Amino acid sequence: MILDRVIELRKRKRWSLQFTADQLGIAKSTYAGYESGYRRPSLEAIKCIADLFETSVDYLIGRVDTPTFPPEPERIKQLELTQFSEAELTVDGKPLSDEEINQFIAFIRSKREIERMKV
Amino acid sequence: MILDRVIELRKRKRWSLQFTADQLGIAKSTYAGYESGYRRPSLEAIKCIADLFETSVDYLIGRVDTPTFPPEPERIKQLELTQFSEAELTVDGKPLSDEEINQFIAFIRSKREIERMKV
DNA sequence: CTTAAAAGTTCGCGTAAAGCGTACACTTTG
DNA sequence: CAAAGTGTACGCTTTACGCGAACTTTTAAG
Repeated sequence: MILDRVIELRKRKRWSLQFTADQLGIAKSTYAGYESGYRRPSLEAIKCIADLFETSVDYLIGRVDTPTFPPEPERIKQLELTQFSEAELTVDGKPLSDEEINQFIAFIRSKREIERMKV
Repeated sequence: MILDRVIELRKRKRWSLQFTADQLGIAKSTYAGYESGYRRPSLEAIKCIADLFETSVDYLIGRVDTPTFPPEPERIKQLELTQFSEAELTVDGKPLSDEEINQFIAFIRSKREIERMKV
């Protein structure tokens, strides 16, 4: 967890350690331990913290740099088939099953494998 | 952590527990414990898992419903394969050629045709 | 079918560390 | 000046993480 970020979020709200800990339902010393880096929050705890401060867990641990939550939309340029997104693929308007997509992925992979062997 | 989501992500990549655990640098039983719900990953561990599966921690713990990372690209509800250029399709990060997509479309079409004949 | 290897499941043990209460220094408010 | 509030530090207890090992199930090869 990025200590500076949690501290920043709390100070912005002008909350004391005690008050924050009460909100989270944990002991003051426990929460203080998080901010000092003396202890690390459990998965459950950090989820509560993110909820409380209305930010993302990914922000708290430094995987993204924007504290906004829910995350800002972005423009998409490419779609990775092996990552199941919510985008539904269709052919002639009819949706493809996961099975079909997986078959296609397998097909492409072996195709590339064979291509690799040739060289 | 949402067990179904982690399991789904791993199966998508067709990885075994052992292989996945190796990638993460932990024991097979440890990772298996996560998926079965017997153990909960530490903050550090779930971060590694999110990195490995290229998704967000918030998705893994159910705070958002879109697995894509960086977070929440604009949602595409449907992508019609016969109309190119809406987005570039990739498998394992490598883009697919138009020819490959066309082959796939042809494959799906004949598959459906055969299905239709049966009935 | 037989059988060996790989994949997946479960569990006891040792121990790292989470969480708590408490104690202390310092600041603020009445 | 007390009295209450804030932040920091630490010992103790208990939780539960991570591991290896034993085991069952599935897959693949002969």
